[in-house]
Amino acid sequence: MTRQGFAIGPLSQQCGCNIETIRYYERIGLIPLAERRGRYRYYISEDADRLRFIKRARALGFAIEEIRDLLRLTKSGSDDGIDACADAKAIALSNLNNVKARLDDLKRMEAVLTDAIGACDRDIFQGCPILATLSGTYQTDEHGNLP
Amino acid sequence: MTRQGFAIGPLSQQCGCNIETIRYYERIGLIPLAERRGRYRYYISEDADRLRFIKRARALGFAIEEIRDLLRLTKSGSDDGIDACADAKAIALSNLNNVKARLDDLKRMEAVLTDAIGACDRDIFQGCPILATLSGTYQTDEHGNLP
DNA sequence: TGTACCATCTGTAGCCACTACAGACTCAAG
DNA sequence: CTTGAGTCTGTAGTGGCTACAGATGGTACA
Repeated sequence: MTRQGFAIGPLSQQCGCNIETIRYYERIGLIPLAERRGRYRYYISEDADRLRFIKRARALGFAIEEIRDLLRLTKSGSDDGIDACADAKAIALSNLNNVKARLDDLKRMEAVLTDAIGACDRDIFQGCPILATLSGTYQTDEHGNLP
Repeated sequence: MTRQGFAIGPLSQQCGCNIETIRYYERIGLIPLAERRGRYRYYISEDADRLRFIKRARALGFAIEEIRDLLRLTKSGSDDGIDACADAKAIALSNLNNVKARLDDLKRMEAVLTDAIGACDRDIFQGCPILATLSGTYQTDEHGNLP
């Protein structure tokens, strides 16, 4: 009769995190030190839950330190429910702003690239519109900066 | 009478790159080894041009290795103009695809975050919609995955 | 019981594109 | 001659993993 719990391989399957990543999360203290039997780590389903939480948070762009804070909030007592939600919201808003800023950057990049490649196709420009864009002789303001 | 050329500080001002970044670019061979007088590096305006090229390319999301290739293309003879343009276009397209993929990711993140924060404001959900989203009990498919 | 084989272990180094020092040196102005 | 700003080299750190090498551990089958 096997004792309950599963090794890191099955855990990795369950939560969709790389084995190396799980060990990395343990090393930086994002997940608690796993129970050991001999040298091997053993886990229970709550560990998989926690890692799925982390994985979803990473997929939404939260930084590790933000996730650390969010995880703490999930463990605060029910009395602190409203505070925890307010804190979670603040972290989420900060991340959303970050995501929006990155979106704006990428949209600008996309526009300039699409334009340059389009000019390439339409053969509008003397010489290469892409190299011209990068050289600042095309699609740049009076200081040679991109939009 | 001072010899022509300027030191790394003025170069940094002219091209908008950090001094440490310029030295880093030299170290990795993205820009040629600067002429030295004693220990100091000295530059001419073409060096500033090259760095501005690099800066604009970085701002458009090109990777260092792509920029290395693009820089080579700007130096190919006029015979190779059409080839160079085709090569530049291929590099730009690959980068554009990369940018678009990152855009898609970020748009998805933005949508989920905005939704969760909105639910928070509208107090629709029992408990915290943000923590629920991350726990997979809200806004996830039957496997607990985010959209 | 042996053995083959996979899983897991630790520890370290690499990735990208910088950025941030420490501590030494250089140079020009006053 | 001093002062202060500029520059130098070399190394280490950032974030979030990922990829090894080489050593153990556990298990299935002969």
